[in-house]
Amino acid sequence: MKTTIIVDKKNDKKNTKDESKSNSKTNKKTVLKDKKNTEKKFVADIASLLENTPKWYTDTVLKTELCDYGPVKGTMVIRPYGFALWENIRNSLDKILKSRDYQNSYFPMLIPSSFIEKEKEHVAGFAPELATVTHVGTEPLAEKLYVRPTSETIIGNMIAKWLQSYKELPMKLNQWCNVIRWEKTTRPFLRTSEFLWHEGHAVFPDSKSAKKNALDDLYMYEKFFREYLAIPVIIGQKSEKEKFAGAEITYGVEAMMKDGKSLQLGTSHYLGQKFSKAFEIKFQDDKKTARYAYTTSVGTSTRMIAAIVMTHGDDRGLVLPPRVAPIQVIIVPVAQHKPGVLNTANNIKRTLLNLHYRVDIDESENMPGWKFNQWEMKGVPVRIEVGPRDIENNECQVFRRDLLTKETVKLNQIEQYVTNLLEKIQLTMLRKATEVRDQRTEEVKTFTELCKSVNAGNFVLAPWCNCTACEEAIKNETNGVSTRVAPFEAKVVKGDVCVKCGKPAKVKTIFAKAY
RNA sequence: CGGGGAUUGGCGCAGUUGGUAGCGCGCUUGUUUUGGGAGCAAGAGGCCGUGAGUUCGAAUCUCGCAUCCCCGACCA
Repeated sequence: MKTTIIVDKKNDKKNTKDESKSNSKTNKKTVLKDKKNTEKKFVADIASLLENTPKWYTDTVLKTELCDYGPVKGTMVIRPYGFALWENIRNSLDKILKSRDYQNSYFPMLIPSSFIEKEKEHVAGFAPELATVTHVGTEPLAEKLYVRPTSETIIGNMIAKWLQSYKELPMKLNQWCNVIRWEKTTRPFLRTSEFLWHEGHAVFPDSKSAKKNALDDLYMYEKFFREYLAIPVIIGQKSEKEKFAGAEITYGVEAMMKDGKSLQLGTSHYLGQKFSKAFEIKFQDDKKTARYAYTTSVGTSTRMIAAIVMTHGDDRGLVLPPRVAPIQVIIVPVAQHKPGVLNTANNIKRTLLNLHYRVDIDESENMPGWKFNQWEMKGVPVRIEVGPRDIENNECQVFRRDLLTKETVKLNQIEQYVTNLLEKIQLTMLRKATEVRDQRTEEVKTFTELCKSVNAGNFVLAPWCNCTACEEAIKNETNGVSTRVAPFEAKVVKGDVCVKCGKPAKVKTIFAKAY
C-alpha cells in the first residue's frame, strides 16, 4: 500500500508537467504493474511494522483471521483461529487461578443501577461508559440496569448474603465472562466496547492478608505472561490518577509494544473496605464481633492477544508463542500427489499427536510457497516440509518462525527435535522481547531528558513527587505521556527530585505513551 | 465528542462534464504443475454502505445517518 502511494506521487508530478490524457492513462498502467511488483515484496501483504505500526496491527489481526469487525461500532468477532488462541490462554491461566484457590462461578450480566451507584468513586469512574438497559419491549423498567463493566458490585452484593463466619474466609471467586465499556476509541483486541476477560474477587478478614493476595495475584500475572506468552512485563503500583475507580491500591502489569508504547495487561486491586462497606460484606470473628471484610479484585482480558501480536510480530505477520499457539506444528507436503508424500506427512503428524502437540497438515491445492507464507503470517512456530527428495533420504526440513531458519532433520529424530525446538522458540521469544524492553528502558533525571527519551520510543524511569498536578502537566506538555507503574525495585535515593516540579521525589515511576 | 480521510463482486482498487459498472487477485470447472505466493482455457459472482433530496435519468451532485482508518479529547 505504502509504495503504491509513493508511485502515485511520482506520477502526479509527471502529470503536472505533461497533462495529456494519453499520458495519464499509460501512467495508470505502469502504476498497476509497479503495485503488483512491490506488493510481492511484502510477503504477507500487510503494512510495514516499523513504518506504520497502527496499520500493520489492524492488517495483521484481520488478515490472519484472528478477528473481524462486528456491525456495531467498537465490537469485534473473534474468529476460530483467534478464539483457539484465546482458549489456550484462558485454559492455562484458569489452571493457575484454581491452583491459587479461586473457584469459578458465574454472575449475571445485568446489574441494578443502584448497585453501581453505591460506591461513589466506582460510579464516577465508570458512568461515562456504561451501557444501560431501560426498557423491556415498550415498557420502561422500574429500575434501569447496567451491563456489567466489571462485577465488584454484584459479586459484593452476593457475598454479603452468603458470608457469615470468619471460618469461611478467605473466599475467592473467579469468573470468565464478557463485559461492556463503551469506549470512544476502539481497536480490535486492544480496546473494544465488549471484551472477554476473567475477574477474580477475593474476601479476607484483615487488611494484611488482602494486600498480600493482591500482590500475589500481581506476581501470578508476571509469571504467566513471562512463561506462557513470552512477554516480559513491568509490575508495580499505579498512581492515584491511574488507579481503579473504587480501589485503595491498584497494581498494574505493563508490557512494551514494538513501537515503544506501553500496554496495560492486567491489574490487581486492593479494595480495602470500600466495597465491603458499600455492600455490607460482614462476618463474625472468633470473639463474636461483626466486622467488615477486606476485598481484592484482579483481571486480565482479550487484550493479551493484542500484546502477543505487538510484542512478537514482524513484517510477515504473527509470531505466536508455542505454549499458546493454536497450531504448534504445521506440516506442508511438497508435491503431495507423488507416492509416499502424504503417508510420510501423516506419520509425522501421528508421531507428534502422540506427544500431545497441536499439529496439522496443509493438504490444500496451493503451491508450497504460498503455504509457507500463509503459515508464517499466521505465526505457527514450527513448519515441517516433506517432499519426495526428503523421503528418499529419510529426512524433512524444519523451519522455525521466530528466527526464520530452516534445518534438515532425520525422520526418526523428529520427536526429540520438535520437542526441543518448541521449548527453544518459547525461550528465544522471551529473550528477544526482554532485550528489546531493557534496551529501550532508560532512567533519567530531568524533564528534558524524559521528553527526548520517550519520543525515541523508550520507557522512562524517572523520579516523581507523586502528585497528580505534575502527572497531568507532564501529560499535557508531552503529547500524552502518562505514568504507567512504579516498579517495586526502583528505590528513591536521597537527593532525587521530581522531574517536573523539582521537589523531593517520593517514587520512581515508568513514564511512557500508552495504548 | 472535535478535525481529516474512506465505504463500488470475497479482497485490493478504477470509474472523466450525471446516461443503469470495469480491472487485478481470489473463487468454480478442466488440464498441465508442485522444494519460497504456478501456467493455459472456459465460467460464476455487484440494491455502487444506508436514508432522503435534485434530475427525464445518480456510483457520480446536495443533506442526514452508520461503520472503518488517522490525529486529538476521553478511557480498568
